[in-house]
Order: sequence, then C-alpha cells, then structure tokens
Amino acid sequence: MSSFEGQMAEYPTISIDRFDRENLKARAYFLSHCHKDHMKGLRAPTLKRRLECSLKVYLYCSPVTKELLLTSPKYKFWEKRIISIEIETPTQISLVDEASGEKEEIVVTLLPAGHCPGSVMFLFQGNNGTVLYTGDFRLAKGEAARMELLHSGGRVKDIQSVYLDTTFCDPRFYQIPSRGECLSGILELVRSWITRSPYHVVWLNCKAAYGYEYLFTNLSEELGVQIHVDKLDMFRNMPDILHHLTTDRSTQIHACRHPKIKDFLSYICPVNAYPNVIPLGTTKDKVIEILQPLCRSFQSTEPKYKPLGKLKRARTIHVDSEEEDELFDDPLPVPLRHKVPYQLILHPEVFSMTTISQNQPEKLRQSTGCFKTESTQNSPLTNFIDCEESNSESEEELEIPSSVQEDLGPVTLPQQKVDVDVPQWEVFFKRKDDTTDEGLENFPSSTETGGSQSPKLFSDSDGESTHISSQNSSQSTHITEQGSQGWDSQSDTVLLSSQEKNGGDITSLNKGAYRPKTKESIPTSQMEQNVLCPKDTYSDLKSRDSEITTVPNIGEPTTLSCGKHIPEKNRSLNFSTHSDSQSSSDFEIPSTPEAELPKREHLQYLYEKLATGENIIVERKNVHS
DNA sequence: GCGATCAGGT
DNA sequence: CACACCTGATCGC
Repeated sequence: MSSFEGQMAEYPTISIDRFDRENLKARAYFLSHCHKDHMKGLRAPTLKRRLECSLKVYLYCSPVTKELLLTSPKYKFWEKRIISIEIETPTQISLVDEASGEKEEIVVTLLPAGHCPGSVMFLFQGNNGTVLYTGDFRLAKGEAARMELLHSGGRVKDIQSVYLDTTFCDPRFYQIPSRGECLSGILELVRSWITRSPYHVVWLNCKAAYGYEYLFTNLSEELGVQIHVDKLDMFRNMPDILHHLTTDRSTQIHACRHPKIKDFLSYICPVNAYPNVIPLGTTKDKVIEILQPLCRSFQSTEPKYKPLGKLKRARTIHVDSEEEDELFDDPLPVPLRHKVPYQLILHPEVFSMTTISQNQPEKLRQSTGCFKTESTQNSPLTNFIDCEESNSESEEELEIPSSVQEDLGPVTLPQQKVDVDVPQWEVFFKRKDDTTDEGLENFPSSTETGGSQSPKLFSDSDGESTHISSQNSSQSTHITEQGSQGWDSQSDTVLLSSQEKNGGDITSLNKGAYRPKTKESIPTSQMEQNVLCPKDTYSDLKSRDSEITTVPNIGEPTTLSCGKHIPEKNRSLNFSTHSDSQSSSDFEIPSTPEAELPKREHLQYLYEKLATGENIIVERKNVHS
C-alpha cells in the first residue's frame, strides 16, 4: 500500500494518485495507473463537487488509464476532465490557482512503468527542479537506461527528488525473476497441464484488476487458447489484449472471478447438511455448528443470514454423486456437464498452485478449498479459491443472477455441448481481421464477435490508429511489449536483437515485435498441430506426462512466485535465469553472487511437483501445524 | 442510504 | 511479508 500522501515537496499544488484530504485543493491531478490503492478519493462526492466548481482542474494520465478508468460508470463524471498524455511526450501544463489567478508552468513526461496496462511514471520539470514519481513500477534491468527522456546530453537528468515505489526495497529481493522468466515457467506448466486432455483446465487466480494482461496475452498466444474472463469491455479499444480474452467458458484457461463458494450452502439451502470430512484441528460438532445456521432446519428459528466464512475452512465435503446434478441444478438451459475438468489453479501473483484431478466437475466447482482428497475412489467435493479478476467496479451491473453465473463457474468446460468433449480447435484459427468492438458492451466472447482464439500478434495492430493498442499499455515492459510499448523503433531494435541472439524459448514474444506479419506466416496446420498434438510438438512434455500420473494428491498448495511477489519458498527455488536457459538476455537480472542457478530440467521438475500438488521439500516454510 | 473507516480475509 | 483487492461491521452525515 502506497504511503504517499499525494503531494510532492517541490510541486505541492499538484496531486498524484491521491484525491482526498489536502489533495482536494490541487490544481491538477495525476493518476499513474488504475489500481484502487492509487485512486483513493477519486470518485468521492467531495472531489466531484470540487470538479463542478473548479472548471480548470483536470486529471492527467495515460490514454490506456483513461480508457480503463472510464469503463467504470463510477468514474464517468471525470469524462470531460481527463486529459490523456501520450507516453514519452513532454507536455506543458499550466497550474492555475483559480482564486488568485496565480499560475505555474510545469512539464510532465509519462514514462512506461510496466506495472499494469497504462501504468506510468511521471517526470515533472519546472522551476523547482526535476522530480520523478514512479508510482508502482516494474522495469527490467536496463530499461531505465533506455528511456531517453530520463536523460539529457547523454547522461541521466539531474533529478531533485524521486518518489519511489519501494515495495521490494529489501535485500531479500535482490533477485527478482523477470516477467519473461515467470511467463515461461507458467507457460510450460499450463501447457503441460492443458495438453493432457481437453478436460484439463487451468484457473488463474488473479487478485488485482489489471496487471495480468501480459500473462493472458502470452499464454493465449503461445497456447492458442483464449483466456476466459468475466468481462472484457474495458479492453474494447485494445485489440491486442482483447483478442486473447473471451467470455466463453468453454476454454481451458480461466481467469474469471470465482464464486465465493460461502454462497453455496446458502444458495441451495438444504434442510440439513452433514459434514463428511472434519478438517484438522476441529471437531464434527464444531463443523455442524457452522453448517447448521445455513440449513432450513435451523433458519426457521434463527434470523436469516449468517456469514459462512468459517465454512471455507472446511476444505473438503463429500457428496453422494447421485445427488450432484440435483444440487447443482443449472438454471440456464445448458446441457448437462458430465466431463470433468482436471483443474490446475495458478495464482499468478502469489503463484500458489493446486492441482485438482477430478471426475466430477460439479463437485470440483462447489467444494471449499483444495485440501486433501479422500483415499477412496469417491470424488470429494473440492473447492476453489477466489478469483479476482478485472474491474470489479461494474460488477454489480451484471444482471445475471450471480448465483447462476457463478454456478456455471469457470470449470464448466464442456458445457456447450454435452457430447462435444473436445474443444473445437478449428474456431481458434479462423480469425477475422476486423477489430471492431461492437457488441462488446454486452460482454460476448471475442470469438462470438468475430475474433477468434487464434492468437493475434501484437504487431498486427501496428499502424492501426482507431484504437488504443497495448503499445501504450505499460504492462508491456518486456518481450513482446518492447514492440508494443510504443517506444521508438530504435529501442525495439536494440532490445530485440539481444533477444534474437539468445534465441530463447519465448519465440512468439519476439516475433510479435519483430515480424509484424508472422502470424500469417505460421501455417495454420502447424499451429493446430501444436495444439492438437502437443506431445509431438513438445516431446519434453511427454516425459513429464509420464511422471505425473493419474489422480494426483491434492496437498498443501505450494507457493511459487511470479511477478513481483517473491515468497521465501520461491527464492529458495532460485527462480533465476540459467545462463543457457530460455530466458533472453533482455530479462537479465542481477544474480545473487552465491546463488545457484537452477537447470531447466530442475525447474521443470519443480513445476511438475507444484502442478501435481506434491510437496517439494526445498525449504520448509512452516505452514500451520 | 451513502460514505468512510476499520478489521479481517484471500 | 506485501499487494490489490473484497466483505462485513460500525459510525457519522
């Protein structure tokens, strides 16, 4: 959480990422990115009133941030008062005091921050010196050095103050895996899972709104599978992202919001509930105590609602399989779901993963927590972990009853046709080029709107000017994003050539920026083959497959880190770049001198363990007893 | 009824 | 441990 109060000593008349208290008097506002903790007060009535009175007050942000912000009706009142500034374009702003007429000039330059789409750092230049406000940022080594506007005369500008995101300002975070490294790890893990069968699905447990688009687009592009999200209207003008997303649940990769399964019991409201599994450290009586208030037998004498929070701790519930379809009766006219998603849950942020191999999807969808399965053949009811996805703001506008929506859940893979067990891959490859977004307001899948699951390379949109491309989206800090950053072509060339040299695994990431027409140059048949016959294509996976056998144990979720979060365990896994590994030199990170660099095979082994839920004893993190 | 704030949760 | 949220309770307007 940012402790920044909104004002900088040098330029106290402007406010950045804070819109409350003292900031209500600001002459100009700046928003670095669209995360809630940087938007405090932004939609408060006090500020709204201020806007109505002070007609010269504006909010400055990147075009992508503006787009994302205005997607939410709650910020619509800002519409006429937001001025978007292009990345790396020094822009002069007059700071006028409306009461006295006093005026101050300031030049602001937006620098890509690599934190989430649209995220920027602000470089201010004025009479009180040059200051840099970083907001939340995630730049790879060397990226700052490549920012021309941070320099003048061949050297870095004389910066008076820097207001810095110090989240990882700690020696423990000496070595942070690059985005590229995280991506390749996740990518291979997801690939190894979903290529096992059409019923193996992955659920990405994304906590924040925005910031995972990099992962989505790259997974989608590499795997030829669109990512299922709840909403995508915020990306309607960002086809580079949009084309990799879908609201169609029949995909193998999900990043949708997950039902808060506390809803489950109160939704079905049975007469009685009998716990079949008693979680460690509690007793049957205690579980019953928790369950009872949610049953009709109890409610008749008791006031209505009792939060089910504690139910979440009951990790496993067993339900007779005969009853499941009754229990989870689907209010929507969709065919019965008989097939089973084998589920891999990834937490891209914390990246704690739990695999679930099950035979009954409904059970999977409804249980509470991924704990331990019973040793019998009976399928336990295994639960999910909440999935926060994009813009929560407009969620309440979704008129589909949440219980309906949620009950369909992210795991209802084969719901479209009862006997169509195999995803229709061909739809992934017939792609229209139109990038119009008509109808998106109704949140159809992009497949439905004529997009396809076929990966669209970022560079496809090069030159198109009718939309905001993710060129501006600073989520794109590395790899593809080099091309999509909207950085000048020189930087692209430099960066990409270094990648080329390295010839990493993340090939498509390079081609996106480097060869605009690559998509067309890939024979469709070949791409299909990659998807349909993954084992041929990824022979290394074959061996892995043999290692991960049948129904894996669902153990303690293992934590592995990706992105900015680096828990102990992860660091102990030494997630760093191997010198001959797949990482490109552009993702270079400082190595911890005494650190051992893991071999790729070793990493892969670890991924497998993680995917199957087996414990890896690398460094024992004391979980609860 | 709305918001701000806090506590607690993932 | 931090992030980026979310939910629920309480209080003030």
